[in-house]
Amino acid sequence: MTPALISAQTPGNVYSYRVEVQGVGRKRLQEPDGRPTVHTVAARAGVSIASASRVLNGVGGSPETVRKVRAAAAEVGYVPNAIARSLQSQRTELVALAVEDIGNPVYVAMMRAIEAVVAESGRQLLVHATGGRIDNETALLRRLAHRYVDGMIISPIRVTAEHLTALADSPVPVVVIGQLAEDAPMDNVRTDSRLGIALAVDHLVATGRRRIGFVNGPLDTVPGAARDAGFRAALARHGIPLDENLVEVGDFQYAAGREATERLLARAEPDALVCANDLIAVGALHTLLALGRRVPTDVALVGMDDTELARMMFPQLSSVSLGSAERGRKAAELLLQRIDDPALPPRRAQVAPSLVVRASSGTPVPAQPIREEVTS
Amino acid sequence: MTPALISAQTPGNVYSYRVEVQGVGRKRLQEPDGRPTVHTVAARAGVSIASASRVLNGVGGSPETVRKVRAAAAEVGYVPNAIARSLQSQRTELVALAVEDIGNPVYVAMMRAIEAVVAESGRQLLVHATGGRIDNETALLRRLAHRYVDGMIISPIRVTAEHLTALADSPVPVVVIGQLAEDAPMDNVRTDSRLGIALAVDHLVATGRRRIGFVNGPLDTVPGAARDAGFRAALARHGIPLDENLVEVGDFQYAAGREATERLLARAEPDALVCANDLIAVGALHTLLALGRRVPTDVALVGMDDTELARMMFPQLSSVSLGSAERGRKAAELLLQRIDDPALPPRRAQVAPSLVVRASSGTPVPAQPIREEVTS
DNA sequence: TTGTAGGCGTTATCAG
DNA sequence: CTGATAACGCCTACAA
Repeated sequence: MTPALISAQTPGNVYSYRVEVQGVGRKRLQEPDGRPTVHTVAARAGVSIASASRVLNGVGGSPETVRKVRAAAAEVGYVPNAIARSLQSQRTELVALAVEDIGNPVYVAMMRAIEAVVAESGRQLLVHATGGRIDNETALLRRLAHRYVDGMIISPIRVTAEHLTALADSPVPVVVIGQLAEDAPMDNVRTDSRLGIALAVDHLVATGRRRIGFVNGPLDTVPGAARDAGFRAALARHGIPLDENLVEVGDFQYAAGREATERLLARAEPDALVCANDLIAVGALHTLLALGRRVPTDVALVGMDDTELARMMFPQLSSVSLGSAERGRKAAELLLQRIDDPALPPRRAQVAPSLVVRASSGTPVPAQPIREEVTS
Repeated sequence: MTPALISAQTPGNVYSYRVEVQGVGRKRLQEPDGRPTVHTVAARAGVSIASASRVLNGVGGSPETVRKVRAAAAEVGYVPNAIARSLQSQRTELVALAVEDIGNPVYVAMMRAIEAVVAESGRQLLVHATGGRIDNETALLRRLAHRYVDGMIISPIRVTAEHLTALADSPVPVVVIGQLAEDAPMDNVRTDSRLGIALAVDHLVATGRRRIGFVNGPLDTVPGAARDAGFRAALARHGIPLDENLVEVGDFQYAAGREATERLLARAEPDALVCANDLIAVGALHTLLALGRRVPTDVALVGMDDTELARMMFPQLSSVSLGSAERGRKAAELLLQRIDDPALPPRRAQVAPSLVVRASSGTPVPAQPIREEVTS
């Protein structure tokens, strides 16, 4: 542990001091007490660490040197230490993703898309679940100052002043997925869930539904507020008066969707239900079926996010796609670009929503040949 | 970029060389070109970096020194660099988890449990999705040599010789979740899915089912093989002859479960179906309902893993719990212990399966009051 | 091409 | 308690 660097000038094998200190020529070379380093390789090849490093990185080196170093590296099983490399390069090749709920399939889809882009660039993805708690998210943002990652993608469902300041003085690039103020000077990927809800309402109205209910998430979240506004605006546009009995709020989870729908059905009789996300929609479906409603015959159902879950249900759920994979991909690209060039101006990407119609709001066919289902 | 360390001996402020080099007294202190370091803080406080470091780490320092350093650190907004710290401490405070499919809720549950333990210890979790591909997994294992994480938890569904050797010469601790050879000298957390399948079969037999089908995952996977063996053994134990027409194989995904069930129903008429995991079970449920079978009246259904998904379905699915959260928690504990003490002998933890009976194999009540459902 | 000599930011050791 | 200094493992001017 105290490899005094005496004998660095020792004639003979000039670079052998490490080996000398270790006291054993061959054996210890494999495991001084840890793993072989550039020094180990250099000593073994009989060259300087500079030469060893160069060869290992594929820059320069005479054929002979290259041969010797490669051989030595192979013999001792040299693997570069990522930490040391990071200290030198000032980057960890790690990118973080912070989402509210890692169990929500919409984030799984987003994560997969991000992972693909990130891995493609040779980096790795670090995933954080924030539980949607502000303190958690800002703490995460602040931790970026430690520089343990090269950048972060965050998808907050609430955006506070704290977020903004933490975002502003982050030493590493951050891309936000979600609605941000128009003038926020940061990379941002967004969609328009307000429009998404409109798509759902339009479809239901077009297929003859009039008593359209809405099961939303918390109104004090960005998506919750947008979807509420979207729902009200869409009904108004169709000249359908809003019955507050047909609107319920919970959080963005399955259980909440189930319970909220239960409350709603206790006081009103909708002929259609729009849900603020698929988790809620699945909960709603459960309640509807449990209470003996036929879907879509009695009640048509439309979810949002178009997750795998929507296709797994019976009947399969119609759902508004907010392009989660696309948003993830785009966010990852923006982030990588900014990591490569921090001087870039703030950019903004927008992904348009689209409606995917499936059995839950389509032709009422309770039991049908599987082929129909598969291709639906 | 070439902060020649002249003036280190300059009289006056001895530790000011960095500041000197930066050329500006105050302004640049906040951002030499990156962030403030211990040097910045030390210079500003007028003490040595050693003292600064000590105070920053809460070890030693006279009240006066502590005050000055704290003040300086606060003024410049000092945050320790995680990478440099890692190089020194030889640990990253990062732990990796490698699972096949991050979209499978069973892994989400496992991940959450692991995350809780890992976060509790002040570390962070890095998640890898392997897609179950061997090359992918061994590459991951080999990458551990870079020491970018302090340890890894891996849950392979296939275990090859490559895995074993990669596992054996990993320089950092690895805990395997899954079945390993009895004598494999490594930390291992397992369950007994063979017994789990037996639980399911016993239950179905006890409730009067006789034509019990089985939809499994690939037989060349460890869990696939175990579950197949378990199914056959259980039937035999009950003296029920096995009808191969009642056995189907796909992979461990929803779509495969759906298709496999379709094939099975095309040639046989089971009165119960055991599925090798919940994803398959959900697919099976879809096919059953689509083909007009009533669940559980016509066909009882039992899944495995007891994921959130099972509770989301209508009817809710009975499922064999393999204690995924528990296994995750246990694995994380074993890993952290080993990181703290690499000399520990290999340990093995076992989590027992249990059956959770729900509507899909219970009393046939297609539509019932929601309350019943909620508490089921 | 090759080797010398830092330096990345921290912590730890060892004299004063 | 404090400061000088050596690591941690790697990369890279710069000089030879």
